[in-house]
Amino acid sequence: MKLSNGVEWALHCCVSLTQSQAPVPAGRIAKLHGIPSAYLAKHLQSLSQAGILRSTPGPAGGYVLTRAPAQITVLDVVLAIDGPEPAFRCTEIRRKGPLGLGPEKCRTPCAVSRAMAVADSAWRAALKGITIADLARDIEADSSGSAMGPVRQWLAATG
Amino acid sequence: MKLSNGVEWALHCCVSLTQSQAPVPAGRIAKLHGIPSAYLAKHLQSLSQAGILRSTPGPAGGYVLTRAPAQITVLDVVLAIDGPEPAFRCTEIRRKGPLGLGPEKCRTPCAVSRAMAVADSAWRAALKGITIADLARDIEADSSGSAMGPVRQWLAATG
DNA sequence: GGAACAATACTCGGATAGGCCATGTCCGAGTTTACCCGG
DNA sequence: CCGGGTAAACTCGGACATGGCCTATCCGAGTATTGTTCC
Repeated sequence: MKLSNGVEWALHCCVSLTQSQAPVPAGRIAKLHGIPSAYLAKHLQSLSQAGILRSTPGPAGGYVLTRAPAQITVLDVVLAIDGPEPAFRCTEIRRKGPLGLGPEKCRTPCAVSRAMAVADSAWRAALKGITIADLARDIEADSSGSAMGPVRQWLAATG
Repeated sequence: MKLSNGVEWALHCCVSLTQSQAPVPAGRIAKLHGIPSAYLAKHLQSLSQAGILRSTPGPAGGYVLTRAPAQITVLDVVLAIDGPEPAFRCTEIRRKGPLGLGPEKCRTPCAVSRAMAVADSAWRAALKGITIADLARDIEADSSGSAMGPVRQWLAATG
């Protein structure tokens, strides 16, 4: 199991976008993070489709957060990039083989599937309990309050 | 993010192996579950390397659980098949770009990495709280106590 | 009859191809801006 | 000087190659069995 690389990028981008009220182009935010701009655009597109970002075309266009950082959970971002499907998908092994159960016995998910679903729920609950605002605050605290300011200035600077 | 298909197979195989004290060949347990035998062998090999199963070569050989089902957690099986690495791997984005932090500022994991680690821990804790014995008991309960018996007989039957 | 030996059959184990999804990239559609021209 | 029109530049959006990992498979190394042969 490996999580898409774009998840990390998307989270950092959302944190950085909290520092700009004006739209930020994909190329600019990509350069800020030192990541390939064309590929990041693809992920920002996913965030836009998920309703996390709002895109404005044309000059002075770019991406903006659609709502307050405290209203965007990490889970929202992860699901937007990685897809809403759970990591584990039951292939109904119990119905196969010489001792396969009939469909009437398979109304409820099997025990294995339920166990994985419980773990998946715990994972999502943990991600849902953290917001972009929390991340921004933690990053600010890690740098003793000298991280977000330069980002805000860099995004506001023209060029 | 997609979990390897072999995880489901491995869990079902471990549950079935609780019903046999004698070694069960890979081909036989594969036929029981209606899955490709050659590919399952690869996963059983992983379980063997992880110390969950013990393999015995030669005629009347096969795989046996190394310890009591209550001592084998679902997490053990998942890690054996899927690998011990967490799903999220931090690429240290904060060190890149024009505002990249110096190495002296990156002694501790970044906030994004920590958030994902917390979720990963929750996921693993949930999986660690369920054992193969629990799964076997639940499957038995789902079928009103008529699932494990036939499996035991089918595995014991020759041919 | 018993024991040692050799051949056999069956098992696991690692090395080997193929398919699908994530990665990485590109160019076209749409929109705002700025400039230019006419009144 | 002001307003309208046009051209341009910049943006996003989706369509297009590429690589790596999961899937799937095979054959060789090793071992317990079994049959045979000799004492």
